[in-house]
Amino acid sequence: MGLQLYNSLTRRKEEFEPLEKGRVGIYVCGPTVYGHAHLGHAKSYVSFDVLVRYLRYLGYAVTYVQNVTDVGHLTDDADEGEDKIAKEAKKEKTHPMALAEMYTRSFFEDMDRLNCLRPDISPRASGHIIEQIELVKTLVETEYAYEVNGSVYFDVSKFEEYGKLSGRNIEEMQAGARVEVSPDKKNPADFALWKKAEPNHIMQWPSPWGKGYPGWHLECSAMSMKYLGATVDIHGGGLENQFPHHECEIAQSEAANGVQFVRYWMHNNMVTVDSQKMGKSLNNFITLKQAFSGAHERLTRSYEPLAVRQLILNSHYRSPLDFSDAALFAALSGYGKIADVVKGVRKMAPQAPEGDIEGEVAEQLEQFKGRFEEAMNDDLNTSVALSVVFELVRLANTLLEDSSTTAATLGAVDDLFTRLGGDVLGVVKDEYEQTGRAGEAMMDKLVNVLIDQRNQARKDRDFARADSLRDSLDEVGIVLEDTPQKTTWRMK
RNA sequence: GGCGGCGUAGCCAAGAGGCCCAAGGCGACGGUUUGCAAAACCGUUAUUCGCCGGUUCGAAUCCGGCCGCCGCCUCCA
Repeated sequence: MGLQLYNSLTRRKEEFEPLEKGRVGIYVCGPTVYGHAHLGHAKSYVSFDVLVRYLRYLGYAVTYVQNVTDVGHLTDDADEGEDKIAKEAKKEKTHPMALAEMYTRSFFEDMDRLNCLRPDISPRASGHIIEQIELVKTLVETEYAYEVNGSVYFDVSKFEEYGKLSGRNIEEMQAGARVEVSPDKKNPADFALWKKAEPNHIMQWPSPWGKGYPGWHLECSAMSMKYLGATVDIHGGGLENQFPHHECEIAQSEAANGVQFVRYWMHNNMVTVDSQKMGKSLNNFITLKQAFSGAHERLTRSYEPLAVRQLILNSHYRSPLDFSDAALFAALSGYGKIADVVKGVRKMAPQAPEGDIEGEVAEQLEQFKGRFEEAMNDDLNTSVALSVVFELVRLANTLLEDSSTTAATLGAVDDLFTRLGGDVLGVVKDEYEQTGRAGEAMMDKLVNVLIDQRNQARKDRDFARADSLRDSLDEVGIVLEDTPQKTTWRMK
């Protein structure tokens, strides 16, 4: 059985088949860059990163598009709604584009540290105003949209399938509407495609309806069509965007093109903190920079970025992740265990005895690979996939303790770690920096001076002195590990 | 009010009718190893899956009720 993905549109797992054999187009809703990325962003983008990586592992040629929203995302849909970027820029006393640029860089920096592959295309909403205006023009011409006072709204009543993704209908929503409805709208559910800009609004462009700026939902449709065509294989995003954002995308795209917009809709679940949704507007979020540095009251220490990745992959993308320092700490330990054994395998392989790969080991590796793929094929069950990696860890550690293990065997183990743990899950690095920088080389030398002294003391059976040296190193966070051959050290 | 989801060991988390007296990780405990540690390996750590009923030869998994929690319906990954 091939890859099965849960399609939010049909509410069940479906065999994945791209429109064009061997090629996959993916569009994922990117961040609105008005603040540093937080754990919620991490869950979303790590999840879709693994999807992209796995599709490539399966041999698909993937085009991965993830937008950057730098204009048009309003604080709410009412008339007083402010542009989020413009609002934050005013607060930080900077130009909206400067603010967007700064947080865009910050975002990529954090994603790089999480080992998320860069999207093939990262289109900015502000760079696609023309395409967005064209799309609005089409919708006005076909009477799916109407202009009022310099703003253009999508007429939801004209699009019969509105609500098919989120399973709601217009009548129900009217009953539950909490937002004050703009008097310009024909129907409360209508949404803005183009908004008229007040003279003091910095971000504005000329259009057939006067000066204004695009509505938030519009950019994803315009850019998805531009780079991936009228129909895209997969569109991903956070569960909270299912309605209204994705529903609106479907309406405007399918109204304009007359063909299905997205074949597989994928939504990742949310990150909660103390069972409360973590969100920018709730101000209870932990940014990735805080997680990496430990600068947050809920964190007891700084965390290796890939420990965050490991924590995310430990659960399913469609399950909520309730964040805690304890859970992240556990993920860090597990991540470290994998890293340690991979380092060990790579170090030992060149000096291991020559010879063929052991048949029994080869068989086991093949079996791990099969179970890993089976788990990933089941709607990306990374939790089970990771458990297979941990079984590989145990096997590798056992092989390392056996001095007769051949170089070929260790090579095959390394290869599987690299492919499954590295290429697909992204928690195994291609290279682990040991003594790259000058400071680290110096450090290594200094620690080794002390290690030599301690080993001399041990040889002299002066264990008091040996232990005292070890304790001193322990105080500065350096742990020693003795093996029959030599003593190694690592940071706690 | 409408729509949707969740509740599995001390913690995180898979499993969705029999392979389950329930994977994997963290932690804890015991053992092997070690001068002692650390690391690693081996073993133990849920006869039971929120509670109560039902369907079934058989249920953590299906159905009903109850309790608790969460999300969406307004911006959020």
